Amino acid sequence: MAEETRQRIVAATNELFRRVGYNGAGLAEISRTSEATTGSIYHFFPGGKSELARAVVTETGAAYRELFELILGAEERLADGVSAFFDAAGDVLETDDFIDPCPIGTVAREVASTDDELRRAASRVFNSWVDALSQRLVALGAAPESANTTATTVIAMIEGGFIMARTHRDGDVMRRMGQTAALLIDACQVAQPSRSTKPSGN
Amino acid sequence: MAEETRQRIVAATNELFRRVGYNGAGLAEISRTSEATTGSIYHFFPGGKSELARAVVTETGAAYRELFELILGAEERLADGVSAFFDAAGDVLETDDFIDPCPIGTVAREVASTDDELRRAASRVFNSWVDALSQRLVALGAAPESANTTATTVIAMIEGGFIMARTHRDGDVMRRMGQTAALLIDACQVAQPSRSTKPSGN
DNA sequence: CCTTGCCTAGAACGTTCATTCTAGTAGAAC
DNA sequence: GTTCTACTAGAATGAACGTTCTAGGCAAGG
Repeated sequence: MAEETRQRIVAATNELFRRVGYNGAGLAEISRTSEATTGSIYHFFPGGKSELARAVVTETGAAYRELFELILGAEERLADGVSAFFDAAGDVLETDDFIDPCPIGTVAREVASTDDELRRAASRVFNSWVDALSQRLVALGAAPESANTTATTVIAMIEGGFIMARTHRDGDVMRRMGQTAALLIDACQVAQPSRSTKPSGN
Repeated sequence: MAEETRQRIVAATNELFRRVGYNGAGLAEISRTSEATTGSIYHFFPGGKSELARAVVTETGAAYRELFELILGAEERLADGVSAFFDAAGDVLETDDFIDPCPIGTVAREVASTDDELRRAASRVFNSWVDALSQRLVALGAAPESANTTATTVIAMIEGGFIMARTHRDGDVMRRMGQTAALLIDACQVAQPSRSTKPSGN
């Protein structure tokens, strides 16, 4: 019951961050939408708003990584998996009236200069995403540095795509970028076909 | 003299947005750093903070487009120009202690759900950037739709790159992504070599 | 000298902000 | 039944928010 309250707080904060960002989200509204009092919020997050935000970033980051892996794993070709992720993101944007799909990029950009702990939490999350994709590329024969650069680029495309699709109110932006991302994934594998660890056919 | 005051207000707001975003920037601090009183701010921007933000977005957007064109035009190959822009961005990040180089992406993402006029101003700016790059690609023989998609991707990479470089406090993120972007530029030209409007050699 | 316009000055207003604090409830342990 | 711990409740606080408002300066036109 208590743990469920904590989750309600995190979930409400997540959605509010996605809508109006870190500074736009007030604790009063978090309290209202999560149906938890100020006392409860400060009980679970004694560090206040900053600690609550860190929880949102870390937990949402882990959930996103799982979702990412799930979608990537559903397709035979990695490029198709990446493309499918962009397509799904485009759908989510349209379904949710172009609310930001991801609180992390918004929060990170807003507070990177003012809240170092929060900045580092976001940094770890981004790294975990890059690793997830990078490892798959390496497993398919890409050179580690090249795989890391490509993976970083694709994650940046996702975050940048969220901004642009949300600003234009157009989900197709994500879908079109998915095609380009797929191209990059294929190019990265082809570039260094030498030492493949797994003979994954293809 | 009056016009200069207006510019001071816009410049101070720009920098504050880059540091702490739209909601993090208070009018009191804008007043202080720009050395303009509340009265002056509301004289030039009767619509208040929202109108001031629109001016920042529009004017910074135009300045960025000019800078973009300038750097692109300085190199013989378009791909090198794009790569040079990413390199320059990495340098600026490091020089400015990883303050956000661009207020527009931050503001757009923050207020897209709550301030439609501001959202549209940002949308126009992004389109102008995409057009600038897209037109150059088309002039080099790329198909219009393909050029637009590639240009959109590159702009998204820039915005996404700002988030990641700022979050990781690492300018190399931008520089490495510049290599990938150059690859996309070349691929876009090669993909549709059919109807070239200008016989630009290559 | 007086007026008319643009611009500056900054106090005042009501709201909302994050945080703190005291009081109280619920359930398990013994 | 009592005590202890975990959690909830919400009023109180002082600072900061965006905006409004009245008053004054200052240069150009008559």
